[in-house]
Amino acid sequence: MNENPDQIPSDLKKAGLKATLPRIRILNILEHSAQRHVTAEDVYRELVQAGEEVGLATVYRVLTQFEQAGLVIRHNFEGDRSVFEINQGGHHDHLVCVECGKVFEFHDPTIEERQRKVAEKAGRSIRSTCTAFARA
Amino acid sequence: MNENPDQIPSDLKKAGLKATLPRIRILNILEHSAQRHVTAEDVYRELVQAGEEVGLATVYRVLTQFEQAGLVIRHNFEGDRSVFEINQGGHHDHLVCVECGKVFEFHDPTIEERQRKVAEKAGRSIRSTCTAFARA
DNA sequence: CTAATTGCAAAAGCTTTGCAGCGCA
DNA sequence: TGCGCTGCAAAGCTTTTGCAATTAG
Repeated sequence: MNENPDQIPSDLKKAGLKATLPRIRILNILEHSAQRHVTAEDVYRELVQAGEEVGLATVYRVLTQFEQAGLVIRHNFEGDRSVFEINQGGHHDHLVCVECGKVFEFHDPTIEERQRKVAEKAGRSIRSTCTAFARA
Repeated sequence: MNENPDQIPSDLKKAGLKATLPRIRILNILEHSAQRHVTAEDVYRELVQAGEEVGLATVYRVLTQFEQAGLVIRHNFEGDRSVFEINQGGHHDHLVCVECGKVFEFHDPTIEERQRKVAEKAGRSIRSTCTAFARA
C-alpha cells in the first residue's frame, strides 16, 4: 500500500520507467480503485471522466509495462479481456464466477504452500491463481 | 474415457445434440488428441489434415456447445486464446507457465477439498482451476 | 419433411503497432 | 537537447454472427 502520492514517481523510477503524467495517473487509479480488479477500459474510463487526455493505447502500453515491472498482475479470468490488479506482495487465490464474472479473493496458507511445492518441483514460482466456479 | 467410437453418437444425443459428422469428428479428436489441451485452431488443423470439410466457425460453435453440455472444459490460460480439454470427470488442477504456455496437471486432494469448501461458502461449485507460474 | 446444423464471409471485440509530435530528465 | 513516451488511427487476432444451403431424425 502506498498512501503518499508523492512516492509514486519514485516507484516508477525504481521500475525503470520515466515518471510521466499518464503513468502517475494510472498507478494512482490502480492504488485507489474501488474494485481491486480493473480492465484497461475501466482505467481509461476513469481517466477520461477525470478530464485527462489519455489514449486507450497508452493505457494498454502502461499496464503492460507495469506488469513487466512487477507493479501489477494481469489476469485472464474471463478470456475475452484482461483484468489488472495492483501487486501488493501478499499472495492470494481468486475465485471467479464463470457466469457473472464476479471475483472473490481468499487466502489459504495450506493451499498456497502445497501449490508452491508443486511449482518448485517444476523449478518455477507462482504468479497468480484462479479457480473458476459456477452455480451449476 | 471412451474406447468405442460407435458410442460417440449416443454421447452426443445424450447431450441433446444431433450426431452430425463435424461433431463426431471433433469429439473424436478431443478424445484421442496427443495433447490434452487444444485450441480451436488445433482441432481445425487436425480436421483439415484429415481431409475433412469443416469450417473454423463450426469448430468454435461445436466446442461451445460441448462446453455447455459439459463434455469439455474451456480454459483461458493464455488469455489470447482458449484451450479445450475433454471432461473425464476427475477433477484436477492446472499449472500454466506464463512464459512458454506449457501446461502441467496435478491432483491434490487437500487443495481440492479446501477449494471446494470456499466455493461452497459462496453457494457454487468448481469448474476448473489454474495456477500461473514462471521462472522468475 | 422440418428444424437443426454447417460454411463462408463479414463483423465484432480486445489488444497491439506504426509514426509523427510532445515531454521528461 | 535527446531519447523516451504519447495519441491517433490502423492493423492484428481470436471468436462470433448472418444467411443460404445442407443434413439428420
